[in-house]
Amino acid sequence: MEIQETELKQSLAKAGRRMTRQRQAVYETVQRYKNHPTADDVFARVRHELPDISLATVYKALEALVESGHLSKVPRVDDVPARYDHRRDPHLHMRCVDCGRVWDIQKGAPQVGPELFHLPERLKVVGYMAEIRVKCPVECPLCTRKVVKN
Amino acid sequence: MEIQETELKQSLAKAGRRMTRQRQAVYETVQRYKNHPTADDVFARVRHELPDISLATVYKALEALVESGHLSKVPRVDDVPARYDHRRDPHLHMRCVDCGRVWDIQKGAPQVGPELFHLPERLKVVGYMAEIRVKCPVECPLCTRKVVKN
DNA sequence: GTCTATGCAAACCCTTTGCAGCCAT
DNA sequence: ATGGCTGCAAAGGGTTTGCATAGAC
Repeated sequence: MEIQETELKQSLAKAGRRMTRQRQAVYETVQRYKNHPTADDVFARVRHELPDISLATVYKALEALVESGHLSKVPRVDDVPARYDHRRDPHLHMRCVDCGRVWDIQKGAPQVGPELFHLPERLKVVGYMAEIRVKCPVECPLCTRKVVKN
Repeated sequence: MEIQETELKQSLAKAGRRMTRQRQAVYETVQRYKNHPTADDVFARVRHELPDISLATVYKALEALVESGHLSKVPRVDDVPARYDHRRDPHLHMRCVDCGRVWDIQKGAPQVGPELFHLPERLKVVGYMAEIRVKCPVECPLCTRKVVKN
């Protein structure tokens, strides 16, 4: 569900931020990614279009786009880097413990959210995270290269 | 549910690892902690007993104890450090987004596990993680010192 | 006696930050 | 013209590693 450049610009403005060639390119790159890219993945790909862009700028652009609500972030867990997701609706992820890649969990998954739990009332629930740890099929070419442990 | 020193030694041996004063002390320190300590927390406390222990040794001891099944690890998420848990049964955690501390979710919480999801069959599920993000009560003295944002 | 564990410091990895100059508004 | 943004390089924070020595088995 790609968004018009104008709409992107406007909602960045609402957050006191500006639209730049770099942010536009970062946004489009994440949109085009089939899987959930890391900052490095985005950097590598966006460089074809903007050869002088720096990794720091990619990180800042991703942060701006998450903060203005255009992307969501799958946080870093241990040393597996954060990944970015063009979907904005709440959904869960599965992550390969070998190669670190992340996929959406298909529809059919139950809603799992904080409302399921009986928490002390003085605690304000602000969100939750959940992920299913999987192993890619053995044929997966990425995993055979990057296996961490088995 | 503290374990006898002998049992601890035996199951370390099974994993090809040895029992040392340092590992004994690290184990007991985590057991005595009310809350889920970070490696640094353990280091600070275990130093009273073994003043020459190093942080690297604490990390290695925690790893050995997790690997041999005596402790569980609540992984690092973004820049919030990993925490260690003397409980070994499956249960969920809530984590304060301001101070990073982790608590167990009381009984009464539903079982939320990978069996709830319809996953592609070729993927082997090896586990899952979930945590509820909360904010401590405003009176919490730790949070007022370490607030990250908001 | 063998082989793992320790302690120290340096390295690692992902990510953030400081800053001079640039550019969107 | 103002003030956020860029690119570079350097720092940051949690964690791991390399290595000589100590110590468990």
